[in-house]
Amino acid sequence: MKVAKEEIVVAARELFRERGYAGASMQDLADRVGLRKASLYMRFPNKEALVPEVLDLTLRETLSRPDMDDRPWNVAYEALVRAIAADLSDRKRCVGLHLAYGVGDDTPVAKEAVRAFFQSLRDRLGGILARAMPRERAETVASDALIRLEGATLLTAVFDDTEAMERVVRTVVFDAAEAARRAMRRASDGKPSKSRPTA
Amino acid sequence: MKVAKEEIVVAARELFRERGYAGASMQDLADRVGLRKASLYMRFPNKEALVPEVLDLTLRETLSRPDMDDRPWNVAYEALVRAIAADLSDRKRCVGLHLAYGVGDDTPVAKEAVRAFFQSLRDRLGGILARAMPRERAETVASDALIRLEGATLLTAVFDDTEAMERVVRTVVFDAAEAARRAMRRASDGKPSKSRPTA
DNA sequence: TTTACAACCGACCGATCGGTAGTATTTTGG
DNA sequence: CCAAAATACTACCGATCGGTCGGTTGTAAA
Repeated sequence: MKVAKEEIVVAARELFRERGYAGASMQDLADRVGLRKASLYMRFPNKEALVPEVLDLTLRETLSRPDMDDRPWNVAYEALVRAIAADLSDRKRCVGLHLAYGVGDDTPVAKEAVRAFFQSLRDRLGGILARAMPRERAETVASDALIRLEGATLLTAVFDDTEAMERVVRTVVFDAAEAARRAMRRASDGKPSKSRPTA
Repeated sequence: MKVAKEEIVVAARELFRERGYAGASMQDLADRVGLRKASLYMRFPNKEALVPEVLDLTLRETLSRPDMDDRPWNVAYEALVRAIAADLSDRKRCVGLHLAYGVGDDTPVAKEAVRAFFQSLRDRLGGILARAMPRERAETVASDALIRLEGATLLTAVFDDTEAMERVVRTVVFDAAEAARRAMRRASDGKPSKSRPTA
């Protein structure tokens, strides 16, 4: 009869994604995993404690696939971007974004977990990009990628526009390649280029 | 003693922006406008009815400033983009996005209002762009702009990263100009360019 | 000054919220 | 096979949810 902890976390993730933090109730969660509400409090001290678990699991799933550290940076980057995008497209929404908007100062643990989640995502993207461009540039390019991936979920959620996410993936990958090209050029000769504004 | 309807709508907007649809309570709203909960139901039949009012007001505020229809397209476009971005930066979050994520099939009126809200925003952006490029291209460029503007609110909400929004404004305006340039070039000679992927 | 009406309010409704206490049931180790 | 420990249960708590009802108050026309 024992229900695995991860099973509860997965169900909680769906619930948070669909209804947000405030909109998701422990009763709903209990119903989804086939337990009584009280039983949930054996594994989790309270509702807020679900948030770090949900985001940790998501981060693990997103980042822990084949390392790709030996592959060229652009291959690794595109793979990661596509992995994130595929998940967002499948589920139509982003748990992290929904929680980012939904948790406030009254739930500090959850808030910090959200911050850490997106920090990790951005760091991972930036870390790959840093192989091909200066650190600072890598971070802004990574931020921009995150912005567009998350922003695209708005169109999938509101308009069911799945093409938007595909377009974002292509342009994000393209922009990274172009930033790398510019960084290389600048490294060889001292002439800075003026094409796209980046800062 | 009469409290203006718009005053309530403005307060409701703040509440929805901060806490989302599910997280905002009629009691909180009543407290903010200095009324009792029961009095709110004189102007609004129920909580859901607040959503269209909130979004309509926001749309009016965003779109009804100086027409700019006589100005060059790029001036009008940049003005609108900056207006949207300024509002998002000020308030740190987007009501529309929070509601887009927060309303479900159980609140169909609210859901439709959200759809209409973003449709209007996208149409307005696309309408300006259509002066300088083919309709279809204008729509994807407008969608991309919306994606980035909304996505940037994630970074402002989570990291207090205000630079991200500025960066988005610059690149969005730049990309529109480049798309217009490409459209003009293609109109003069039949050679398509291969630079940025757009579809 | 009376009348009439809109605005407002206190009190209440059933339902649900997150969370707890105590008990029954299942699993597990010896 | 039996006891201890883990797990899940029933029943309940006070608070709050969206929403309603009938009465009170303020205001402005007659």
